[in-house]
Amino acid sequence: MAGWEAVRDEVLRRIRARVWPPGAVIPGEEALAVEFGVARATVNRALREVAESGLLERRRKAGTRVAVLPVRKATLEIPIIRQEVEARGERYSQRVLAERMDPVPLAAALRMGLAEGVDLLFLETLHLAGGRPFAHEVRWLNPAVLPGGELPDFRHISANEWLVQNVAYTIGDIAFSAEAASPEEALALGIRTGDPVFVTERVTWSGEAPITFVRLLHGPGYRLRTML
Amino acid sequence: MAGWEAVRDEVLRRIRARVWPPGAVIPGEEALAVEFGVARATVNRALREVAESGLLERRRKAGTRVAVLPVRKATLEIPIIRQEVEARGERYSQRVLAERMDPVPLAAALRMGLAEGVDLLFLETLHLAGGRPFAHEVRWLNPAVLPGGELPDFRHISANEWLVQNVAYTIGDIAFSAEAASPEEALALGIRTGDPVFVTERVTWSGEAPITFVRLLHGPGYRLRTML
DNA sequence: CAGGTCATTATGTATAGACATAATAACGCA
DNA sequence: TGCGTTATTATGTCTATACATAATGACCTG
Repeated sequence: MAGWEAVRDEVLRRIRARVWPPGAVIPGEEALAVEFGVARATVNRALREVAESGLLERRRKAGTRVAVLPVRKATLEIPIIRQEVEARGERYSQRVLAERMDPVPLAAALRMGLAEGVDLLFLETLHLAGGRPFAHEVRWLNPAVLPGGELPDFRHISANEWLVQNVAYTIGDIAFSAEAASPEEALALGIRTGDPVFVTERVTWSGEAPITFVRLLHGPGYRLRTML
Repeated sequence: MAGWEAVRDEVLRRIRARVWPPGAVIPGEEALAVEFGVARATVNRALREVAESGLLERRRKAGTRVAVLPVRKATLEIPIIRQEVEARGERYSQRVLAERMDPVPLAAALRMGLAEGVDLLFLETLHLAGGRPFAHEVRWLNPAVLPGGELPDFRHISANEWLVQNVAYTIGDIAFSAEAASPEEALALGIRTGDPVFVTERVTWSGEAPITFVRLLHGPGYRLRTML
């Protein structure tokens, strides 16, 4: 046995085979290091990875135990829409439907932690894949946090892509839901009013300042996929 | 500066402040170790974490560069439904609507990589929060991979919870989508036919063998939340 | 100049040893 | 018995050093 990946695999095997049943305390790092013939740091690396996936719980002094009700963790990759479309082998394009400074409505203000009525840049965009509607985007953008105060021409670069390249935000939160399309949304996406749409809402922050709130709608047939 | 977290934070700051602009190659681990006054292993740990979040790209010999179009990664935590309900402060209960051996239909067979018509255990369950419908679950379970061939009474423990405790599966994939509720689904969830439902479909495997395919429906108002 | 070979280089990983930290368990005192 | 203090212990992290590995780029050859 050599390498932390081999140690990790053996640990996973023992958990799956119930050699170490749920709730049981497993041997300490030192003991495992001796058993596997590796250094403690190697065992540590392996156990840390498994713990991050949720299958082990580690606490100082208490030791490492197999999780009783492991909370499974999946990693979602959130690509830029252009990349998502091009990965399907379709041509990406976009149409800016609206672009203006506007007092932020209550719902968006709450999510961004701003006062209602503050003036933000409002952007409404339709993303197309091979000329057909792919997603409808509504976005409020906080101009206060923009570098240099310069804004690009959003008809040539999508807001998302520009932000990702120009404002390296680090935190945010996302929520997904299913809703019925409003008449305006249905019209933009070329579907019927009331059709189910997949909604992604995202708020991103740069440090303390909110950057943007996006509401992204995907029409019927859209699937968000990930691996466990 | 001491500790890999401090190094990581400083690296993030430099990326955000564009000291290291997108696409730029950053100094090597050795140089950073000298600059920060830590060992190379500490820098390595910090850079590895940042790279995992998608903001840096590392390649042997080529060095480490700031990602031009970082693919943002979010971690989804997938709890057991009972925990999800109880975390909202509501009482969890469930009703088993159907439980029988049944030839697997084509759609489910394809996802599980099985031949159509193989006999699987079919389970239909309604999950309730405070007595009100919370989610509707349809599941095919492969009896071949069950430990000892013993099955529990699914009226007392949910299939998900039992599986998590008794079959430590390690891989699978998940897809989310928005669909219109069928008449049967609407009836079970107490909503109207055609109302948008949030659909989670999950396939899990234990090594090579498929364990289960679940289709989980949440009615209007459900939000799946995560952090960036 | 094309194509294959090899040296170079930055990251990837392993190791032994050390100290830090948090949490438990043992202890002692009122 | 109950409670605060202390010792113990397993994990968490850091260091210095070494070797492995992959990928680049230079070199050599036909």
